Amino acid sequence: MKPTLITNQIRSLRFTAGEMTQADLADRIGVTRQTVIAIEQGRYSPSLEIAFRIAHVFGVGLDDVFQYPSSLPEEPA
Amino acid sequence: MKPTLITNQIRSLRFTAGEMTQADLADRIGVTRQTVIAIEQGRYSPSLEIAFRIAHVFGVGLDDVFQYPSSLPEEPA
DNA sequence: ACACCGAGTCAAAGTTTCTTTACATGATCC
DNA sequence: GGATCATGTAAAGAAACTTTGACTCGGTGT
Repeated sequence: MKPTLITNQIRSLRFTAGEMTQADLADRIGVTRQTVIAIEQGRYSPSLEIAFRIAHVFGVGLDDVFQYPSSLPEEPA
Repeated sequence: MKPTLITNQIRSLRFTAGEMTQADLADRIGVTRQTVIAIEQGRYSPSLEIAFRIAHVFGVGLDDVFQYPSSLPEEPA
């Protein structure tokens, strides 16, 4: 798997959003617990669709959940 | 293939951003022309990583490029 | 001690996304 | 008419993402 460069605030958001467990979140966005764990730990970046569902659950924008390292070569050769 | 629910403004952005061709865009974000065509036509939603690169090329936020249908059941049973 | 819950790991199978190659169309230019 | 460019289609294969199931660990409660 490609190590992802994208970081996320899912863990923080889960706690600030009322002690939501990983299983809870997984359920709400319609994926498995494994997927939440992997994404939360940055093992890989989710599909855009799942990214949107996550942001939707927390009621924030995509950019509030995920961050792309600002200045990066378009495609590291 | 899963028909994607996410819409995007790539085509408009390409034109407002100075007559950029699909091949140009593909090159800048480091994917093939086919990928740009498929995403632009909504045949599938890109990975978060590619979504970020696209937004980055146009110098806008993710939400300016992609839109998720606002009120949708979290997971259509 | 035993059972439960939240979190994490691993591996295999399944689905979606991306690449590569090849060909088709309409527009434009020579 | 022939050449070129932008866009589009299709199919096979590779890579990435997601699921399933089994297992471990620390903390809490009975």
